[in-house]
Amino acid sequence: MNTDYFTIGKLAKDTDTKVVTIRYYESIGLLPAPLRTGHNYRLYNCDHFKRLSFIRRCRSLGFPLSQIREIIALTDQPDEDCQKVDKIARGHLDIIESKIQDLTQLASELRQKITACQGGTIAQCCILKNLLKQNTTPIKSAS
Amino acid sequence: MNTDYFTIGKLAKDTDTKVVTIRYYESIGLLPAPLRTGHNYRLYNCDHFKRLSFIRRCRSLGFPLSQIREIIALTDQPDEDCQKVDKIARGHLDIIESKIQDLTQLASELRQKITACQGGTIAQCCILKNLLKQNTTPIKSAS
DNA sequence: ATGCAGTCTATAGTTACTATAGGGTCAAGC
DNA sequence: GCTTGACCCTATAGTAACTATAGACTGCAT
Ligand SMILES: [Zn+2]
Ligand SMILES: [Zn+2]
Ligand SMILES: [Zn+2]
Ligand SMILES: [Zn+2]
Repeated sequence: MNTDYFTIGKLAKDTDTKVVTIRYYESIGLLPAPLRTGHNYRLYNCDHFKRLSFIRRCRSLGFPLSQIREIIALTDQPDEDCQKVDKIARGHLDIIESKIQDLTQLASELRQKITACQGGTIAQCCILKNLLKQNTTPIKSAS
Repeated sequence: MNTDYFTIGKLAKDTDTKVVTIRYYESIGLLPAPLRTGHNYRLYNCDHFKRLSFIRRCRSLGFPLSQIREIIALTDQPDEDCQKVDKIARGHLDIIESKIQDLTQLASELRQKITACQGGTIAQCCILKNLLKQNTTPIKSAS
């Protein structure tokens, strides 16, 4: 219903996106190029706003641009089975979950090292000692 | 005690690092340039091995190279207070922990969207609908 | 008329690597 | 002596998703 046009600055504000990022999305073909004014200013409409909002919402959920691109392409086939969309989402969730596991592991290792250190000189620092202690000699290869 | 020299391939194997990565570390000044053979092959010694092992261990804990560089620089001042080291480690832990929080939040949002979808066409897909539903019109600015 | 915010293009920088091209070297087997 | 394959060398470009900078133009308010 809204047929108004607006500049890149307004679009940026309304979608909480930097101006340069919007131009970047256009340059990689993720956001369609808008009309231009007589003085070459970009003029966006509501569809651009919707598209960019969608992109940003996906990005805020951590989807990479490549997958966002795929999802957008899928919306051009509205009668297809939505399993493809769901699969992308589930795959992404798997990645997030395994990242959480990795980071949790890291955090506990690091926390352990940190709490071990009660201060002193750098030469005595338990964190450094701990980081340095293993594998101090290369394996002599049999060959 | 070990005064042997070895090639980049052996160093790579023993530290589980790719050859190109070792050269990269040298190029950015993180790993000292080793001696060369008459035919320009890099010849590493035990110190290189220790240094690279340390770098890789820090990397595997998620420390960025910039911080690893700082930590290494600090080891040149063994009589300083180790608080600087500890601070870097604690700052890094904070970042990891906040990443875990963010990702946990993301995962739960995404899980919610995914479980909402019971299949159907793409036009009906609950995940997409959910991703599209908010903010479908730009805010009319007062100005 | 002047100033400042907004817009334009093009290019380079960021992080931590990875990949490729195009070449030289070394050791083993025939 | 020659080939084959694994290893080494440099230099350059590509990756993800932007961010920063330079140099120039526009639009609007005072
Ligand atoms: Zn300490
Ligand atoms: Zn300590
Ligand atoms: Zn679905
Ligand atoms: Zn659905």
